[in-house]
Amino acid sequence: MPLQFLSPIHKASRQISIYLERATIELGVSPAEGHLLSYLKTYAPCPLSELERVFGHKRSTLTSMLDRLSDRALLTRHVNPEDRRSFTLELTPDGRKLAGKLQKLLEAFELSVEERINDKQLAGFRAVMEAIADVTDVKVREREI
Amino acid sequence: MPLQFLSPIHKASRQISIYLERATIELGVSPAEGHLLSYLKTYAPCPLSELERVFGHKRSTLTSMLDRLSDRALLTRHVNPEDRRSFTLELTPDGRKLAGKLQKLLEAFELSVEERINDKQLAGFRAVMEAIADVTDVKVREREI
DNA sequence: GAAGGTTACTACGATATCGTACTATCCGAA
DNA sequence: TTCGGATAGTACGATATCGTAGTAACCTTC
Repeated sequence: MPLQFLSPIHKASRQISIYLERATIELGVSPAEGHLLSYLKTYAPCPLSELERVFGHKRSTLTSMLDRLSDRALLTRHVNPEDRRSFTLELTPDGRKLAGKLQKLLEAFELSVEERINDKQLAGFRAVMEAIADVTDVKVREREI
Repeated sequence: MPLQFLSPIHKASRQISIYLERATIELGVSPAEGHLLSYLKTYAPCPLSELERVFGHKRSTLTSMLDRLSDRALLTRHVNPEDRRSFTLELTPDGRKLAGKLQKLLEAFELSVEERINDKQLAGFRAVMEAIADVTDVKVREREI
């Protein structure tokens, strides 16, 4: 019995990560780091806990990742005056520049896919994504524009 | 600018892995191990190199994973008489039993999604998957039934 | 039937991720 | 106001993944 949803999504995820890895490595960051930076490009300032919900990395893993990125002066941590348990993440100018390049890549990718898809097909795709959210009943924090 | 393909796929992948993790942990294996076992349930005997192409884990990582699974007597390695550089992987009865349970879970998941999706929507979903394959131009070995 | 190149896998040290225990802060209720 | 519980993040040892270098077998081509 073929898995007509799980297999294609697994396959597409793999294809996307291989595709993006080529680009991020060229820019000197791992795919995970690149993903983080381009998220921050749009959503900074935000706390670590938000990254946990969005990306699914463990907190201690994120601490390490953020340490590495701030060692390389791509981002900074600032105490959050509204909640002194947490800090907020900000991109440095270097980080913003790198994230900008990454985001251009992502948008170019999106555009290429979009060109091949019509409205009806897009609606079908969304319906499947919706159904998966329903069936898994997993709430993932997502801050789409 | 919203990422109308990348974000939903990332989100769905996260939801699926969280959903399946609950189940695999209950059966005493990690999600990655479970994925491997249920693949072998259908496609064994197969060599390590095939798992590399399908799952994207590095060879040395797969060596470790297979070591762990064979330590737990869930699978065995046999020299491949047709190519003595390689071996073929087989599930043990225990492994097959576990993989069977996992596969039932996957099929139940698929069915639940399927119920919520009509033919037109499915076609749209497939078109998007197809477009992603085209744009990434990444060939991932896939042995769908 | 040897040489050179490729493919299949493993060994092992380097790195990243994870789990758990900890500190500090916030918040609601007594 | 303070007590208990929840939340935010870090430290650190355990585990997993990775990269590289190595061995063995295959497969031409000469």
